[in-house]
Amino acid sequence: MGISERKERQRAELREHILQVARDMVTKEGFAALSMRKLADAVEYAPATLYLHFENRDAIARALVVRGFQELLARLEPAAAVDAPVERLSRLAQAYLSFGLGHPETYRLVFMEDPRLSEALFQDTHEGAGPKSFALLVRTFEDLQAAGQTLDATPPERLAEVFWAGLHGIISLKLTCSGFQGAPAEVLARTLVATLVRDEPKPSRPARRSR
Amino acid sequence: MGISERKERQRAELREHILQVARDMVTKEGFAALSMRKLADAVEYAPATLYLHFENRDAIARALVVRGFQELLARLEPAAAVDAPVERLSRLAQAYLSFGLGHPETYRLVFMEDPRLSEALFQDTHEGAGPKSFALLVRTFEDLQAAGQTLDATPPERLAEVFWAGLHGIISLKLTCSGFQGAPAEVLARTLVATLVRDEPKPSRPARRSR
DNA sequence: GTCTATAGGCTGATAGAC
DNA sequence: GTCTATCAGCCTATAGAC
Repeated sequence: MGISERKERQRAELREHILQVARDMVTKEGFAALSMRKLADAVEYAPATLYLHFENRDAIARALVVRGFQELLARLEPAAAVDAPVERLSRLAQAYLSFGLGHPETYRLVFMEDPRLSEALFQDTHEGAGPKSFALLVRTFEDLQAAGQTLDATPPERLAEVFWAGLHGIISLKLTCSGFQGAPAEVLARTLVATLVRDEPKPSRPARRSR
Repeated sequence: MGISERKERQRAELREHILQVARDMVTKEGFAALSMRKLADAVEYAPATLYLHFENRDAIARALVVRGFQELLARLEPAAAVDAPVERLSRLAQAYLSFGLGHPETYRLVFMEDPRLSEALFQDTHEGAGPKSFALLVRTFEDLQAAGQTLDATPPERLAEVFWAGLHGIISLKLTCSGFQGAPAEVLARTLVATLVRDEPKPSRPARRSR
């Protein structure tokens, strides 16, 4: 009795297809230019059909935000696997930057558009892509501190947040304030890393691992 | 023959009034909610009248952006007058932050909305509020370097840009990613300042001033 | 200078036929 | 499940009367 399964599969496939096309439209023209009518045209269905698969336009936006963030996380993970914490930090910065500058409209949608959209990303305190990504950063600063290679008096969570804000600031200024011609984003990111890394004298014994 | 002068004055006053009301609407509901019709209603003129004073909606947006930035500059200037460069940096950070968090919708409009809007701010290489504000930051890092209190090997322009990006990142994450509950903006800004300030060994003689 | 009236579009969403 | 047809509203901008 696989009929209902097939139906459900087809339904899921259509939903997926709609999201794919929506994603393409957003990356090309930005989220503001995504309308239900144009989307319906592009997937070759009637506008009303979209409402059978998504409650409304916002639901589509939310789904896109979640995927966007998952993609970002996927880029961060290889960088986070690097052993040496300083190198790891710099690889994380590069990965974050290349995502933001490489998918400007997705980045805008996820981080610069509507507070209500990004809210969902940080709700599940442990499972969501948001906390997961942030944990990668925190962990890196814990390791840096254990090695005496960053500010010792500051909680790693806070250093991670400043790092994140710095990267976000670099990207979003490039995306929005293009009139201001500063140094290339990569150069700024290198400087950001340099400001966060430094030798802090440690109690005589070799650097401990805090975990 | 002051008649034409009076007319021009009245014209300027109306233009001013329109901008004031537009500003209020933006601070209350955001720029997206500012429409020519609603604005016309609010100033008690017909929609068509607005077009006698502004070419179109974008022209109003541009005027608001310029004013917003001037207001920001006005807040930075007292902070920039502080003598001790470390204290000055921290005051600049506070001033920038209080502007951004105190006028979220204005900040959004100026720095997070449309690249074309902020473009104008950085065109006049020397006169505009954009370059003027940035110069305050650069100057501060020059003084810090002269005193051996920041990274010596990095051009002050780049440090200033990283500082700016850091503040912008802190504010814009608070404005858009409110779901992520991190440390308060003021705390993050203090950490940002701490990462940028450090003692760099200087050639034996007392700290020089580079100007 | 200011108005009325309107052109000419766009939008999200839904009722009801098939 | 998908369609057609449409509601009900928004928008920027302009022509032409006064």
